[in-house]
Amino acid sequence: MILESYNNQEKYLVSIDCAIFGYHEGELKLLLFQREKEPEKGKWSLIGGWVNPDESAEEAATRVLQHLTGLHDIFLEQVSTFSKPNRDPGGRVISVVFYALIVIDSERMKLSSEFGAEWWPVKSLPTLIFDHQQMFEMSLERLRQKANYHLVGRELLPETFTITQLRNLYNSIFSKDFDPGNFRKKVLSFGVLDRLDTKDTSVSKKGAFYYKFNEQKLNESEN
Amino acid sequence: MILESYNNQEKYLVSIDCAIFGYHEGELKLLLFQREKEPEKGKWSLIGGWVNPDESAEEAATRVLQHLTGLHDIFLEQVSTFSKPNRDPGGRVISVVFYALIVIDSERMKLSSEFGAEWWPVKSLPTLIFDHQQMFEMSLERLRQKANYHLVGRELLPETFTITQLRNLYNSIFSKDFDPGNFRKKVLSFGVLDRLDTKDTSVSKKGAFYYKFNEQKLNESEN
DNA sequence: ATATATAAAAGTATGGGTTACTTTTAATGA
DNA sequence: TCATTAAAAGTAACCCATACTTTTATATAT
Repeated sequence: MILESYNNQEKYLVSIDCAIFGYHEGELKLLLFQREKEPEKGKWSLIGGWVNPDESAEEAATRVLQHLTGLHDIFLEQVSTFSKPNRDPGGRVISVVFYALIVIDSERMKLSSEFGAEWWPVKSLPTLIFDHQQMFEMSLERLRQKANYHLVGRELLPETFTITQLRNLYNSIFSKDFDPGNFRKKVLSFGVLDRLDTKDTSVSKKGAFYYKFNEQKLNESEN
Repeated sequence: MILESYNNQEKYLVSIDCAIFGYHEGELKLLLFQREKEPEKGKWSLIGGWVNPDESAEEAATRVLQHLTGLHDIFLEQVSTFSKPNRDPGGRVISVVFYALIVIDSERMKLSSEFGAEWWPVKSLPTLIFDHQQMFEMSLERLRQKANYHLVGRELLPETFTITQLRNLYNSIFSKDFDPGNFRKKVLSFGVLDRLDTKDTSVSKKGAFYYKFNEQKLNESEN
């Protein structure tokens, strides 16, 4: 910024909103809050928070997520900034939107509900406040772009998983059914999965090998 | 945002910065300002401006661009928001970054220089202030992504152009040499170019047909 | 013990699209 | 008329996604 002076300029509230995706019971889910006060009391919203004076928007999002989930090192990516003057009836608020990917386990379920948050299947979300529906849609689009070029399983699945579980995750992200054989070939061609010696026999009588991400190969392939 | 009250929250200055790309003399160029006051007086920066109370960041960027170029309907896309607490030594400023594509003609050259702006080849930029180098790099990356899926010639070339000119534009965007035959095939397969009856004979003795974008087919293919 | 059922896992065939390269064409001017 | 130039068209090889088929391993039923 260079044209005019820093004084005499209006300042605005700056917040972050976060589309938190998780994978649970074979479905892609989104973590939502029910709003406890007016305006729009009772309606659902993405998880949000203010940007404090000593932190960037990324740091604010990380702080809010840690507080809510207890997790460190959450995968987080900036999506877009929403800044229409009247997007929030409570005042002029400019919101930087992120999406995050979370492995949902029982601990996570408990913590979320303590805060009054609930996991909703992305296929059947409730009505969201303000421009949060658009925020969600842009976030899902970004997640799909990400999943096209990188395996997103590590962020959404337990440490070990079968190719079929990974495929089901992708099915729910893209709302379509990938061909089992082709998906396996494609996924293994990334060269970042290690096959374990153990099998999951709960679904098939033959049993499906468990896999896990090889962190080293993952890092090499990132860039 | 839902957790805490709107009061008692710190507010911040919000600006936009814009990486304005143009194409001139066979080179991809970036429009830069020389800073006229401290801090960092004399150094170069992207084009920026404040977000006013009655406008969104997109509207602010559009206003700044119109003022600088005299053009309406400039192609503009949000890149990212930069929000580190100390990114601007003059105060806490959160900046929403955009990139824009401009056809450079003599009128545009004149207007820019009236404002003290200069077109720099992206291959040899001067040192930029603050985090503007990173803003530029992210913007160029976005432009490349865009150019992969859409022909960006209409925003950067004169109304009529040869395939070779379009290829040279792409060469300079991606810093590599595309194969002439393959580039032609690929570009025409988009089905959005109309061949004119006139030829450019200044380069080749055979002469290269001029083309122009077919707006209707362009709109159909956008989504 | 043998057969059956199941889904994983491996294999195959096709077509589209990219890439590297070659040939032809049109116009100029020596 | 012929050599020159770059546009324009053509060709062959290869990669990769897709649709589909076959084989394999093993728990369960007979």
